[in-house]
Amino acid sequence: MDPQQLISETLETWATERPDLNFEAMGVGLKLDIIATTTMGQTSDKIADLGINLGEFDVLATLRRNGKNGVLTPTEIASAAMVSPSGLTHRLTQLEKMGHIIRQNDPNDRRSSLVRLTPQGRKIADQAIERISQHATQLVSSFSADEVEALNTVLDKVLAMISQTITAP
Amino acid sequence: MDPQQLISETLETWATERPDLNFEAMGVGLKLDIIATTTMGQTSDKIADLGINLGEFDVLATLRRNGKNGVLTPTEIASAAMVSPSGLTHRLTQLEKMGHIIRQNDPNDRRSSLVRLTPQGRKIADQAIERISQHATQLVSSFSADEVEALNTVLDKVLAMISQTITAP
DNA sequence: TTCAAATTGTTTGATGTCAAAATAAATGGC
DNA sequence: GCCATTTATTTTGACATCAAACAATTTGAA
Repeated sequence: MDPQQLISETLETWATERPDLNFEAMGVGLKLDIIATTTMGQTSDKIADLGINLGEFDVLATLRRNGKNGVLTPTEIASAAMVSPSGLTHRLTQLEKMGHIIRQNDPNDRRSSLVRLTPQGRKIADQAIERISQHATQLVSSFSADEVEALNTVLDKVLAMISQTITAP
Repeated sequence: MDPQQLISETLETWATERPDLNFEAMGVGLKLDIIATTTMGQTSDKIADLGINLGEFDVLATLRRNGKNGVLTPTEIASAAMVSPSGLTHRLTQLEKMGHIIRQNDPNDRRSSLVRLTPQGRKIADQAIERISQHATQLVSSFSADEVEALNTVLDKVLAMISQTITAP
C-alpha cells in the first residue's frame, strides 16, 4: 500500500474514531518513521552485494573513520555504533570471518581487545560509503540548498528535544 | 554517546577521510534515522505496561480504526501494517493469546479468516492511542504551528520522492 | 596488601522479523 | 466440468538484536 495514502487514511480514520485526541504530531512521527525505514532499507540494498549489512557497515565505518590507525576497542565501537555489547560481539564475529577485521590482544588490558581494520575491510568500507553517500544525495536531489538547510535546522531541533528526553526519562 | 555529537563527529571525520564525497544529504538521513529510532523506542516504552509492543499495537489500531465492525482479514491487516504475512501470523497469535482479538472462519472464503477485535482489545487500543498521540504532541510542543506545517510539507515531499523510488527500483 | 566493586567482552536465551516452502481453497480458461 | 494458476494463511528455518548471566581482569578504598 502506498505510504502516503496509508498515513493520511490512518490520520483521518483516527480523527473520526477519536475526535477527542490530536493527531497532528503523530502524523509527523509516522512520516518520519516510514521515511527512515524505507530509506534505510534502500541503503541496505545498495551494499548487499558487498556481503555486509548496515550494522556491519557501521562497525567498518567507525574503524575506517578513526584516522590512520583503524584500531578501536569493542567498547569504543559499541558506543559509536549505538549497539548492545552482545550485538557488537556478533557483528565482530561475522566481520572477522569475512576477513574485514582482526581481533588482537590489548597489551595494556587483558580483559579487552583491539579491533583492527584489514586492508580488505578498508576497501569494503570505502566502496560502501561511496554508494551510501551518493544514494542519500540522490534522495534529496529535488531539494534546494535552502530547503536542505531548513530541514537540517528543524531536525537538529528535534534531536535536541530528544536528547533532553533521554537524559531525563 | 550523545546522538547530536555522534552525528556531527561522524560527518566531520568522513569529510576528512573522504574529501572527494559529499556527506550533507547523508547527514540528513542519519538524523532522520536516529530521530525515528529514538522516538519509536520511547513510544514503545509508553505502552509496554499494557503488555503489547508497537507491532501488536499496529494490528489493534488497524482494527480499531476500521469503524464499528472491528473486523478485517489478515491480508487486509498485513497491507495496512506493512508487515510480512509470516510476521502478521505471529502478531495475531500473540494478540489472540492475550484475548485482544479472535480469529473466526470467513463464511465466504474458507482459505481466509476474519480477525475481530474483542472489547478488551478495543480498550487496550484506546488506551495506547491516547498515550501515543500525547507523547508525539509533547515531542513537537516546542514548535510553532508554522514550523510543524513546514516540517509536514518537507516530509511529504520526501515521502513522494520515496514512493517513486519504490515503484521504480 | 587485600578484597569488594566496577569494567570488559562473551555466552545464553528469548524475541520479532522475513523469505521461502507448505497447505488449503478459490478462480478462470478451455 | 476439469485442472492449472492464483490467492490466503501458516509453518519452517534463518537471522539480527537485546537483556541478563557469566568469566576474566582491573581498580580502588580500607
